[in-house]
Amino acid sequence: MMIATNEHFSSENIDEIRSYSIDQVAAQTGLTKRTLRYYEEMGLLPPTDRTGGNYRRYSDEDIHRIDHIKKLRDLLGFSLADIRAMLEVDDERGMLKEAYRQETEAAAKIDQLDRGDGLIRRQLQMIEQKIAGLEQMRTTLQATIERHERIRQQLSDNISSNT
Amino acid sequence: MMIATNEHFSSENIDEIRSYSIDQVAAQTGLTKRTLRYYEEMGLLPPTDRTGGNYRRYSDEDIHRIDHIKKLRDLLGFSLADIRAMLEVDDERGMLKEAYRQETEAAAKIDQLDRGDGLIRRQLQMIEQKIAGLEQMRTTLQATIERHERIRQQLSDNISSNT
DNA sequence: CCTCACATTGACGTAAACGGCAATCTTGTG
DNA sequence: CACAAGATTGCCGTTTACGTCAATGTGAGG
Repeated sequence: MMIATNEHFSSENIDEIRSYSIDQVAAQTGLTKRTLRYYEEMGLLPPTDRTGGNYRRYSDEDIHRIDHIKKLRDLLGFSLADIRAMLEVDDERGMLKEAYRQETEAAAKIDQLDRGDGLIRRQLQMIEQKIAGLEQMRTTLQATIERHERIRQQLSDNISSNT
Repeated sequence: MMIATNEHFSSENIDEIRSYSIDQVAAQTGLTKRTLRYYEEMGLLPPTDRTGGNYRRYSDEDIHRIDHIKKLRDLLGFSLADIRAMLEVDDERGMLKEAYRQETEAAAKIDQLDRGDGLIRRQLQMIEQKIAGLEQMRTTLQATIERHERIRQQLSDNISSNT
């Protein structure tokens, strides 16, 4: 039973469907294995594929999702509950996208798009706010450094005039 | 015994030393009273002045410090332990500033400045990183919105061509 | 003077986000 | 094929950052 365990590289398959062990994913994403399992348990990550021996196998898409979660967590400071809610909206949108091929209820689709955009715009607002606050912090810190620069200069002068 | 409890405004004193109750500070800073007491207990805020009846009185400087703490917490996501460590460096620098008036060990002062600047530069780096990450998120979200815009446009076309 | 609203400390409680251990199963390597 | 290394689930422990409650003190208004 060939499950494409994908050691070294197996470029035998045209599909090029990479998959990674939990250890690899932990190393690459900077999360711990425990955290990865926890995120799956909490519904942030969909149940991954499994090998014959019930080992988790992460896809590239999974890794993208994990990176996204990390950004929402570390850059925006959202709670996991918040993140899950957002991802659910994204997933809904993704499912809608799937349905695009067959359905024809254009009006309903537009509504869904609007709903999704609402969330996105709120996220954008938070991002703008954060950036603004950070830029302000940056300028004050830079000002402090420059002030120190001048003080240092003056201290040097004092020293030389003191010899 | 007049302690200048500072109701409405008391512009009787030239010094204009404002002080605020814990309730006022909570309202203004957006922290809870519990959190303010907690931060003091944890050493993030210095023990405030007290009224005769042992009520806390916050100064404008205290409020500045609280705002700074909020930024470090909310914008940069530091733990309270991290923040305390940073503030301790700041305080050290502040004390040094005080000593500037009498002392003359210019070399030692420069060393202290260097030490402080090290921390500041690290903070600046973190800020730059966060800003960069946030800007990237922003552009991808904006791209998504624009994509949706085009899809919406196409859906509208479909509707009109469907009547 | 009484009272009712607000403050204080101390103690215990708790939600979020994992960490760590045990018992069991899987798997690549000699 | 034996065996050590690594994965799984289940479960309990822990830290952080507060919330909440109780007992007590304080202080301006009627």
